[in-house]
Amino acid sequence: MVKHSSAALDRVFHALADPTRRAMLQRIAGGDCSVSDLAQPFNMSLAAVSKHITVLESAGLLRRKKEGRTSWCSLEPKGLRAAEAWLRYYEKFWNTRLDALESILKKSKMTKGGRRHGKSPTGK
Amino acid sequence: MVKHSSAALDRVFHALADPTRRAMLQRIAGGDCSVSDLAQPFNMSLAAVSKHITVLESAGLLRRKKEGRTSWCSLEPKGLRAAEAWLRYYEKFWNTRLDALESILKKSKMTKGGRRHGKSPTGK
DNA sequence: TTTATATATAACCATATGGTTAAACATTCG
DNA sequence: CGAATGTTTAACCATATGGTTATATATAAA
Repeated sequence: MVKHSSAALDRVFHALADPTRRAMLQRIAGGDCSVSDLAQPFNMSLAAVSKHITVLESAGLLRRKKEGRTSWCSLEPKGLRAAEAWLRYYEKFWNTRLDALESILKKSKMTKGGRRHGKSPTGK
Repeated sequence: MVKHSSAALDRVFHALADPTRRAMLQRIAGGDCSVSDLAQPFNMSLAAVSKHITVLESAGLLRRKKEGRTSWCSLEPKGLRAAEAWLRYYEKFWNTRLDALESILKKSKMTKGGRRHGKSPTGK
């Protein structure tokens, strides 16, 4: 059994659910940067940026390290790994269900069309 | 360039950020079920459950199909694929950055320790 | 045709979220 | 020291979220 810590996943997915935060991760993926570097592309106060960073940090997606008076942000893999693990785990079921669905659809189409081996009447 | 539709990802990650909704997906992964089936494990009104289902549905994670007076819920792969694509895309950067970070850390440890080839003083 | 069943919607409420501005820190520069 | 810089925290605000109960809708059963 794979253990998926609920609260941790809550934080990760919630952190990823915001376009600003995803853009920040994208930026930081290009290299570590300071808080003001991160803020630069956004039309928003530094205070707001700092809060977004806190969200990413507590989700385990970002690490903040103070150096002098500037904070350097870098990627932290823990959160992403958690999210990926969850998705991969469920993808298995998804695919199983998809296969089942597919065969059900195929059967229902044949039944609806009234013929077992014919091609699609509409071509659609 | 991979296109990641922002609003769609917002919806998917937001849908996944709630433990009740993730549990619902888990349940449905075991097989299609009605709304009351889905509601059964939760200590919450059917109205609340219905709203959660709507969230999952608009995120492209679940499909609802009315049959008589009962609604049948099944997994919809679209949303999950979107989330996975995003994560996989960024994992690449994550790993690159991780490699970079690792070598930086290695170097900084050597520098801090004051010797170029020595072993860690603390062992930690 | 009434009544029961299965869901959905409406109206409402407390709390969380994402933003603001102003003030507080801590560090570097003159 | 005093002032500038980079960031964080505090107080506040509008809106979103996740829940409730009550009502509406549609189908099935009696």
